[in-house]
Amino acid sequence: MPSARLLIVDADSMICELLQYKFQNEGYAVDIAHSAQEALTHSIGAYHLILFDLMADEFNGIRFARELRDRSETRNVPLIVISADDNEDRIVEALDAGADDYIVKPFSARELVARVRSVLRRRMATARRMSNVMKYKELSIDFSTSVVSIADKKISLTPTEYLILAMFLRHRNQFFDRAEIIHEAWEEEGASERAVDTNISRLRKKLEEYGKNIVNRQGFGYGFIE
Amino acid sequence: MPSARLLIVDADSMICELLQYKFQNEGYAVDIAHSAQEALTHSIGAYHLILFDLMADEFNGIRFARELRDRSETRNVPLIVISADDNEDRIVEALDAGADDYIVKPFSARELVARVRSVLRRRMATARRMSNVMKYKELSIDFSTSVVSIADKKISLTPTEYLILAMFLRHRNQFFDRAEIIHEAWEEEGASERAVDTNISRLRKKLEEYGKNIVNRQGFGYGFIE
DNA sequence: ATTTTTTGTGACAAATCAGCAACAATGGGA
DNA sequence: TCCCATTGTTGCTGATTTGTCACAAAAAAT
Repeated sequence: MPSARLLIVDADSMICELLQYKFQNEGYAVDIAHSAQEALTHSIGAYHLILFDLMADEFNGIRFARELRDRSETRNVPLIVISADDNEDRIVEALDAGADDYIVKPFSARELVARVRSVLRRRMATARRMSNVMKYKELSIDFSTSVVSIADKKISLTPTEYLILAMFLRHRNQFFDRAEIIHEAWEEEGASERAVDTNISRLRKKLEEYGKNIVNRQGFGYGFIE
Repeated sequence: MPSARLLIVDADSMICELLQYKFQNEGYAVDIAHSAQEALTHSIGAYHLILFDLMADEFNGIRFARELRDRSETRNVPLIVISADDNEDRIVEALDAGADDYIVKPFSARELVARVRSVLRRRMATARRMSNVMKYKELSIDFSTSVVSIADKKISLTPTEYLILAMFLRHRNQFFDRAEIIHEAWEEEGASERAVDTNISRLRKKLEEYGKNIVNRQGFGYGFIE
């Protein structure tokens, strides 16, 4: 069993494979993405740490970091940025954008592995303490692990269902129209507004008695009402 | 008490005023600047969101966005860019420069308001929600949840009824003719003027004793009179 | 006081909306 | 490859919303 799941984002396949090999040797599960775009199509909340090489597209790199910090499910996923640029402003920029560490190329693989371990250690130590769990009666949602359960029994939600529910639980008693829900729960290209209905319907069913808390106000949209 | 402070940057005074009116109706405090230059002279860190129309000076627009992201005090202020140009490169350029959203003209004012709300919600997810409640005696309206109640008892209003009431309560003791009401409460193509009467009638009934506060002045229109 | 215009409101019908089941398409994993 | 989970689409149903109309009531004009 791997000790942690990593996502490596690097345009250079060579480096990717090298790093993948290194980290797998260390017992990590490693996935690869070749651009910020591609990385975002992964369910990035599922990783324990993300390694991002700025080389590819620097601007998107910074935006990628911000995006990570904007989404509640990835807000606490550590991000390590790799770059050949040792300009101080650049480093500050990345750190301000939410990076946990900034590593200048060339670097030794051993050092990188060490830093990953270090960051993971640091993050996991605090993660346990500030577990990101929210409850409503017996219904609980853990934003850091994306696990939803009712009375300690896990509910298996699809990614879309989870995103919708997370949105609702973060802003209870608020109504969101379908456009807003699509904006929140769908990547780039949204779906038809009726698709929202269907997902809501499925979500309600899975939530059993708490399904009744997802309320529709005709013309206003959906929301989780206490 | 405004729910958020916005800065609108647009060379076109017409559009500025229209947007200002719209957003003030939504409960926002709105300031206007007519160029990127002028905007930068404001204390832009003081705003919760900036709306920028590229029309004026496109180059300065992009530079403005970069400037926003460069300054630490404005790095996290959401920026929404408006433009008539739907060219993909242009959109990418703007987003890369740090825009949070890019809206292509022509757009519906209502959609714009919704997007602003959405961006603000996303960005201020952690910040405490500002209450946005208005009261008249026992009648209260919560603009952030669109809930109207009398003595803590929820009144179920249809969207049209709600929009009319919200308009009245934001500008008490003021009369609006039917055309204005249609403009406010109806999407693109309004309804006949008599439809306003019917909706007012239904609204009055639902408001029970406060229905009497919705007054008609023959020839002038309707208003909420204290 | 009578007429004319405007407004209030109930009733009806059309349009819209929401819930949901069934089906299809898609894509990942065994 | 096949299987299965995910997810969008479609179509049907029942419910809600909303516009129109008709007529009564009220206000204004004559």
